[in-house]
Amino acid sequence: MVTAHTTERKKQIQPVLTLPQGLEQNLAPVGIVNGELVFALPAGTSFAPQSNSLSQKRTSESQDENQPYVTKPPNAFMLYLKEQRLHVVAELQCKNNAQVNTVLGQRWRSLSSQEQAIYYEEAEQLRKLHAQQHPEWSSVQNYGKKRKRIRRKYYTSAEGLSNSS
DNA sequence: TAGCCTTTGAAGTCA
DNA sequence: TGACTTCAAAGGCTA
Repeated sequence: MVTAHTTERKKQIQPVLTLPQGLEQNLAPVGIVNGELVFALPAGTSFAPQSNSLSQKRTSESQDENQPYVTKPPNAFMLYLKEQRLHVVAELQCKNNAQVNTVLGQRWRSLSSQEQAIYYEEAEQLRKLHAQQHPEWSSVQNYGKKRKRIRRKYYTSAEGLSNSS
C-alpha cells in the first residue's frame, strides 16, 4: 500500500514514498486513510522509499537471514530534513550533511508549532501506515544492522523497484 | 570501503 | 518513570 498526498495543505509536502516511473500511473486508489488516497501495489510488486538504496541493500543483506529489512518510519524532523535539505544545500553551497543538518536543526527549532505540526501529523500518519503494513515489526529488529551497512550514494529506478514492503 | 559526522524524534530497554 | 540507546536521512570526509 502506498499513500499519496492529495489533500491541500498549508505547506506543500512532497510524497515521502516515491514510486518508480511508470508504476504510479498503473495504480488505482483502493481507499482513503486519514484523508489521503491509498493505493495497492500490483501482486509481486514492491517499491522503495525515495533515495532508499541503503534500505534496498539492507533488504538483500537481511534476506540471507530470511528476515526482510523493514526501515523505521521517519519522524517529523526527518521529514523536514528530507524536504528542506536540497534547499539548504543550494543556499549554503555546501553538501556536507553534518553542517546542513545542523542548520536545519536550528531552523526546525525556530519553526512555529503550527508549522511543525504539519510534519508531526505527516509522521503520525506514516507511523500508522507502517504499523498496518508491519504489525509485528519492532524498531529493535533493526538494532545492530546500521553499522553493517554498505553505503551507495546513488540508486537506479531498477534498484528502487525491489525493496521490501 | 566501512563508519563517522550532525540533527530531532520515536521507540525500545533497563534500573 | 526517567535515563539511556539505537535508528531513521544523507553525502562528504577520514582512516
